[in-house]
Amino acid sequence: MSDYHFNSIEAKWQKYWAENQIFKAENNSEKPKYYVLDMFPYPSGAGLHVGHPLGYIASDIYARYKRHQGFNVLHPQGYDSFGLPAEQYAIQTGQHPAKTTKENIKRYREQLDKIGFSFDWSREVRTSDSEYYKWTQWIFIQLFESWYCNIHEQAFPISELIEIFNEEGNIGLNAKCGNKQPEFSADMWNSFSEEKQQKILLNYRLTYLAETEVNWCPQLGTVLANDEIVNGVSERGGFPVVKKKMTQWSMRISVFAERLLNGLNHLDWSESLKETQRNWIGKSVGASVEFRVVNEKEEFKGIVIKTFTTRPDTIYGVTFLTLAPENELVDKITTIEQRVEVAKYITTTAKKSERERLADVKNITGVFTGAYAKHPLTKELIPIWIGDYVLAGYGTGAVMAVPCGDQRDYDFAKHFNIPIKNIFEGVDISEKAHTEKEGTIIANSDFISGYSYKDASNKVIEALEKNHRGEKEINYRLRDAVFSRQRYWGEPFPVYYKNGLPQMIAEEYLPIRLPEVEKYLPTETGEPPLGRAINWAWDTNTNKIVNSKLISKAELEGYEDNGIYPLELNTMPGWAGSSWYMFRYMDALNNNEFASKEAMDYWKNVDLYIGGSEHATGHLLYSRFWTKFLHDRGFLKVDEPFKKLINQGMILGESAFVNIIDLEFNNNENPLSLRLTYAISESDYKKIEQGEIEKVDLDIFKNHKEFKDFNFEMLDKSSVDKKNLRRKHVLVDYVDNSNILDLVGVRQWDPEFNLIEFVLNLDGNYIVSREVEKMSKSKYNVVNPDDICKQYGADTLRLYEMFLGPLEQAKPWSTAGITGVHSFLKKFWRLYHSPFEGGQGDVFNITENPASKESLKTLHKTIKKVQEDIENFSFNTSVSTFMIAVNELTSQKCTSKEVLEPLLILLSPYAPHIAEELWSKLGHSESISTAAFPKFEEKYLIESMKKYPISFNGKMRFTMELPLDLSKDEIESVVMSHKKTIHYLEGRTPKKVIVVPGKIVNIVG
RNA sequence: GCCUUGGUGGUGGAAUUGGUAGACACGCUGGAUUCAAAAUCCAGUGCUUCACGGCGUGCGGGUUCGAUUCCCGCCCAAGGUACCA
Repeated sequence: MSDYHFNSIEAKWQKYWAENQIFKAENNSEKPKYYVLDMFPYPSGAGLHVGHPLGYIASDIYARYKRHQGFNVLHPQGYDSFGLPAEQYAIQTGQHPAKTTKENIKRYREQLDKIGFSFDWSREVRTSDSEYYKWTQWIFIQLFESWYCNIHEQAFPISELIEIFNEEGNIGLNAKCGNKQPEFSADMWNSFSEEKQQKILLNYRLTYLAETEVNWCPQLGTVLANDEIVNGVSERGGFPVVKKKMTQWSMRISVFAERLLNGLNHLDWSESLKETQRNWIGKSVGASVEFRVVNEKEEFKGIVIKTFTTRPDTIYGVTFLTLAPENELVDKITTIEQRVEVAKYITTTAKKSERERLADVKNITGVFTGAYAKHPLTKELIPIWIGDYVLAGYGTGAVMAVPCGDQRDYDFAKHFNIPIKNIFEGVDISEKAHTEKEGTIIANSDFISGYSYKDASNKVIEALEKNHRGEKEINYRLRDAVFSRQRYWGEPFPVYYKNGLPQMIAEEYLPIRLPEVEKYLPTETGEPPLGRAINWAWDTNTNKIVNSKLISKAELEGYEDNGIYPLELNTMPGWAGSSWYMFRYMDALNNNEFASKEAMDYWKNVDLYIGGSEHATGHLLYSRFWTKFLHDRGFLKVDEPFKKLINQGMILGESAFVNIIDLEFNNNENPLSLRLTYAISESDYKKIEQGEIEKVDLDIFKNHKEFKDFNFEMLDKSSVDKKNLRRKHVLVDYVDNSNILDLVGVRQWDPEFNLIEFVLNLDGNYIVSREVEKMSKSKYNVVNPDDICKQYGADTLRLYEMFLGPLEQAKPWSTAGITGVHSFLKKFWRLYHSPFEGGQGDVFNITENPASKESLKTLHKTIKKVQEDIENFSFNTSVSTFMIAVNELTSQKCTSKEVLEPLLILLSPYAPHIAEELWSKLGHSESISTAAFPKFEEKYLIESMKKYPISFNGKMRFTMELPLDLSKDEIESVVMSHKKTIHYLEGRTPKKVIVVPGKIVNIVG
């Protein structure tokens, strides 16, 4: 007896693969390499749902396919195991995050193992493991010890910058830094105190400590990066975020902006993802333009307002300047008469939160400063205004307002009655600004009149540069990334503070391990959780972590410096560990380096990366940044981490709802008042919702004992109203494939259902409503892959997830459809246990008989299609192809090894367990994963006949089977003489007959 | 607003350079088998019409012998982004 017992087959092969380390990748191999990577998961307490493995299944199919193609495949997996949820849980329960993380990982691993992935687990990484974060700390130190040279567009060691300072000072230096540094000579540099030198260097380092305006989330008690904020609230938890000035570590990612932008051109990523990154980097090319502020006598006051514009061609249209309320020049230029009003305006805008200001876009507010500046070209006086439509954080926080060419400037000018000057030829600006660049001709603009946008811009920049009133400038939206988090469960910084200045701990003393704390909350004085650690000080004498009480009090009088200093209390953000993990997999057990040169030279970078698009502006940008940095410093040969990237679409859940109406019955005659809750059908629910019925079917209630003495005529109409309706989620486990609710189960699950009277249909069932939503625990629509594996098997799960639709598309999960692929696998099994050719049925039956022509054709058609599909990541269509193949081979009664053996290899990336099992039954002792992919041969597909579609005016009417070697004319004469042709022509003479040999015949007329 | 991706039966989705629209499944209908159910198998299933036929890939045009596919103009949905000067 040999049915398809998937549970035992799958357990058997999973054990075999693990015990024999079948998927262990070698760092030395004659074979070409291929690196397939999944975005590693955060091991949450909820475990995996069927949406999570989608990308893993796709990458696994590809990895297995590449092995069949003869590649040495690296396909690792690990865990992004630092993060907020474990810490929040720790705060609530007091459990150490390391403990819950470990438990969650164990559960994840069990779930992953059941799906039959070909991961090389010997290379597993965990970002929260100190042997891993040792190297995260090490990379941080390298960033601290580097600066960025603009001339070479490359990061260099800071020691080289110090040498330059020693010899030349910073005069003429073209380095990327924070605020523009005052110039100093070599002599001056050498005369500076050590402290002053360090402070100057901080402005050049690629990670630096600075007081910056950060996004502070009070509820989470931490700062957040821009990409961790969604619609003005925190991504995790949805809490409000406010701006706050704090001293924080930052990453100077902005210096890499241009390279991050250009690098995209060579990557095989989706256009939408590249576009998202381009928008996030936000390059604008334009010019800086300086306006000199003058006094009443029109004399230069020594104050320059620098503006940034992308439209230098509109410079003759400037009729005012606008400063952001936060601009520090505001105070310096405001006239005595305007001071009160300006102060009032600044106070009101400061009160508004970021969100309110954004929400209030339509309200135009502003105030005149009383001051004027001279136009750099016309020397006209330009009034200076303040307006909150100008943002302090972008460009210079000041704009040259050209109302005729910018809608915001236009609206502002209209609102405050500021003149609008038209500088465009033949354009009406009485209604709105003219913002179109292309095809616009400049007018009323002195030497640029008559020129196009492009030519005029270049001429203006030239003129400005000559007068030293401006220059060509490029601005990026991308800001430096805040790197400090006021949290416990993250990487500690390898940093201590001496006299308030940060010092790096030498590489040999890494890792700096996370200290124990008794609570995971901030301290009473508002310090981060690490402030609670008893031992959190660095002893520079012994190079060990010691008790915080020993910290040097040298700054106090009467104390000597004992060499013991406080350690950094912040930890690194979640993206620190995930920014370089793809390289760690190459040599995961290396204790001496983050990965050996040999390993990195061999594996280079990730050939195929699969993961969610939610990481477009976070992880995918940061890891590109770190890769470019490590490349510059000579630690990596490659300068992009991921060559090809695919975003798998989200699998949505099908939530189940009970439609509920809460009824209140009041009866004046009878002091009976009832509140009852009914679960009604979806159609009744919709009717009531749309006001189509005013009363629900009263018979339902009449049968109910509570209504024995009730006068239904008195039922208040208003009690059957939209407002009485609500929908309640039910756990999808209590709903079957026909949407019938398990009433007993659901009443046990949630006692509220005991108080609800269910209105049943004619079959005596309650049918739930379905709606597609994001799969989540709170929506009770989570489908667990373990349950699917248990009921149908991992091979079915794998096939079904692929069969659902195109990989990159979002699609709803419906367990109902899974029977289709499951019965395919059963048919597939039966094909190898057929009663044909002397088989017993139920007994393995493969013959050495030569295959029929049809069977060979089926096989080679399948090889061709499946190979193309895998290479195009069109996995859903190859599942269909397998189904067609099995249907055909079954009806052909095929038992030939010649056909059925290669078919196993084709299926094995998709359904590896069943393929291994049948492969071993064929007598192979090696795993099927070592077998070569079957070779497609065209000769089996060559046909001599073609079923031609015969169409009339483009409409197909009938088909005709004709030999393929017929000429155009022969086809035409055969078709024209066919009796059906004569019938469809109804006596008309065709104007034209189109014959495309091998394709189609179309008769026109 | 801007950018990106989409829009095909009751449902998920096929259709590689313009050439038989709806492959493959799910669901549904009918039948076989079964004491019965499950499982399995067979037939049918875009809409409309008794039928001949007509209509059909978001909408309106265009190119073409022929358009889901190419071009122009709209509509809708999802995702990204936004007083970014």
